[in-house]
Amino acid sequence: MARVTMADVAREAGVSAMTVSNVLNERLPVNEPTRARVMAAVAALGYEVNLTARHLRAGRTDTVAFIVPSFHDYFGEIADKIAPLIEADGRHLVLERTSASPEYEMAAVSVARLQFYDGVLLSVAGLDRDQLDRVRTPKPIVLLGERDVPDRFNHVRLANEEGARLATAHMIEHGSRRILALGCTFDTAHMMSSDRRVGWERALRDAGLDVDARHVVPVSTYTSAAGRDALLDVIASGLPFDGVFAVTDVIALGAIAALAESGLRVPVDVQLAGFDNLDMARFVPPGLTSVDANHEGVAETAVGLLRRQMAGWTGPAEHVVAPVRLVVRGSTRGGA
Amino acid sequence: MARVTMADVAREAGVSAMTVSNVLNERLPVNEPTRARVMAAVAALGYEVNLTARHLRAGRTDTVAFIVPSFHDYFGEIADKIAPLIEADGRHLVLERTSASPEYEMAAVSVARLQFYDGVLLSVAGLDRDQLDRVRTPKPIVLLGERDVPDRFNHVRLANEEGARLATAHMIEHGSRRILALGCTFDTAHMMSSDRRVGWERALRDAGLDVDARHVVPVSTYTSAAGRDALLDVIASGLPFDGVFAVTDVIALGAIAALAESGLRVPVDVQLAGFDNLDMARFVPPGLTSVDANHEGVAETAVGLLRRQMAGWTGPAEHVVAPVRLVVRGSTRGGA
DNA sequence: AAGCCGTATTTTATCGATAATATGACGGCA
DNA sequence: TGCCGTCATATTATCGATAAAATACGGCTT
Repeated sequence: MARVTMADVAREAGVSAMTVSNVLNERLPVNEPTRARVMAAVAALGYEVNLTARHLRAGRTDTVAFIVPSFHDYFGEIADKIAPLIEADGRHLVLERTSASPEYEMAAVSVARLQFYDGVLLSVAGLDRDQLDRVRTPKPIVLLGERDVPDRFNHVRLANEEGARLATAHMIEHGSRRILALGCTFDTAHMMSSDRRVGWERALRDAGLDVDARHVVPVSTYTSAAGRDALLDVIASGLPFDGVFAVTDVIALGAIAALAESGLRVPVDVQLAGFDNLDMARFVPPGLTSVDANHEGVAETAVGLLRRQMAGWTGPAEHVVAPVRLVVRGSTRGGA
Repeated sequence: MARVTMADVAREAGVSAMTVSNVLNERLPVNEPTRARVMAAVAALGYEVNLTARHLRAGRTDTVAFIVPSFHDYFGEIADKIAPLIEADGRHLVLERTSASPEYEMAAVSVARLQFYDGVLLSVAGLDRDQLDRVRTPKPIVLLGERDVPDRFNHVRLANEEGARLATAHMIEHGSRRILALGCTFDTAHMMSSDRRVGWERALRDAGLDVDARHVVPVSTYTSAAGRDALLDVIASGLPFDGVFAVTDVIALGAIAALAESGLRVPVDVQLAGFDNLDMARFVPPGLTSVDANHEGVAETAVGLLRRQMAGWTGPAEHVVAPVRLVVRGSTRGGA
């Protein structure tokens, strides 16, 4: 319980604490016999450095935080891509969660909490531009996600509109004429779902089809359960449709369930496409056509920007739009 | 960049640093006019406490770590259940990842790294009993997962054998006679997959069926892709089977893909059951029958044990086996 | 008027490591 | 012999907050 400190090691080895520090951090050279005595003392006492004290004095934690709305699904997959990149620099990654609520998110990026980290990747879900503008931190920070953010932040987002357009156009090309935008919204505050709606609209217009507001079907939360329920409601209402663009794969999975329960065959009766290309999309029969944003590429870009800041770069922030491509699978008629 | 310290606030308010501390932490009473001046100074300077300094001095971080093999799927879902429980105590939760490698896992539970936290939930994947026994930390710690652990650790694990037995017996009851144990193994070092194999065997024996070693199908990793590949190999080999017990839902998802690709109908030709009852299991057609270990209950139990330790309890460690039940869905013939 | 008390506030010491600076020992060279 | 430079190691001061001990002060008692 009584922790072994550097001073204990120093006493044991008959040297000063500073020499112990120099041995362990290889800062100043230490004579071989002395070094050996110190190492022996370290081993004998089982000494391990107090990282908190080091942080207070040296101002470095070698830790990066990835702050996400929730731990599962999309963010879990992204995090698993980011972690190795951070570890490659000799730092390590921790995840914090905000429940997608603005208060939690604001608290998570408070100066106090950020002090624990050398850098932060923040997946913005709850905060709007004004709230973000109030975040005044000297810490290296890179924002991820589909919100509007102040210019001074480095930011990586996806080509939402283009992705939605690709998916929708693909279904039109293969015969769908009445395509729902499941989980999309007209509410421009939620940019992910409204940008993707705009892409869906554009595909319709490009094909000379009408945009029917009833085809925009909001969801209560971005979960499979909510996606399923929303689509079941549409089916029950009798509104005819022959395609579904789901705003995320998680919601698409709910749609798959709703369609299966209702006896609608995918892709024969209804084509379906999602967004994110989660692992799961490859395996859910008949295979979910999905917009792929290249998680690894996004992770590399974001970590690259962060790394640059942590190295001291102070040039202008970058705003990267990650390109997307459509991965066609069995849930649309272009698939195998 | 030059951070505002408590001393700055004290100067601004014309009091000592200690008074500022007392105002902010409500430790000793402070007169109202003084308190108001301090609060005004805090607001004027935008002061936020340095948590690292507090930690060094006060020995408390109000942070709990959940150390997991990987961020996604099962662990992400569990983590989302644990987080609110930790937050209810005024602490917050961070996730760290070990890549399921013993070295990383050992490093993650080193005395040095644990110092950042008031308590630790460790999902053991890579470490065996001996390695765990070498973990000497005074920190409150609760182990989760299906490994054998030293007695002195609090530990929560699932009723693996019983769960596997339930799932297998259910498929036997509905007509399966040749049931694969996909992702199971005879290697007793990996307890999750061998305990579940034992449950599968027991169900077979209870029903008077032979245990065929060829039915135990290992997987290279616990991913859907590996599950799919392994099952495709079995199908290609011509070994007849009419049921699959998949050792996890993630692997079951791979099995679903393999069966669909091979034109085998679930549950008509082959029944399928998984383990974990992930969210996804409800939505993947025709609904995945799965062993449910009540994630919330597991989370509550684990957090309860941790909370007790953090509160100073030093009684004997507990070894909880969380009960399981079978959730029957369309992938077996008992389902809707 | 001296003594005491309780409350408000300040002083001092400390958590453990480390940057910056100082000291000491020894060899080389005039 | 005396002075200087170099390398190894030790001392000192500090990061920012806080626990514990000390002090200041107004009021009250006797």
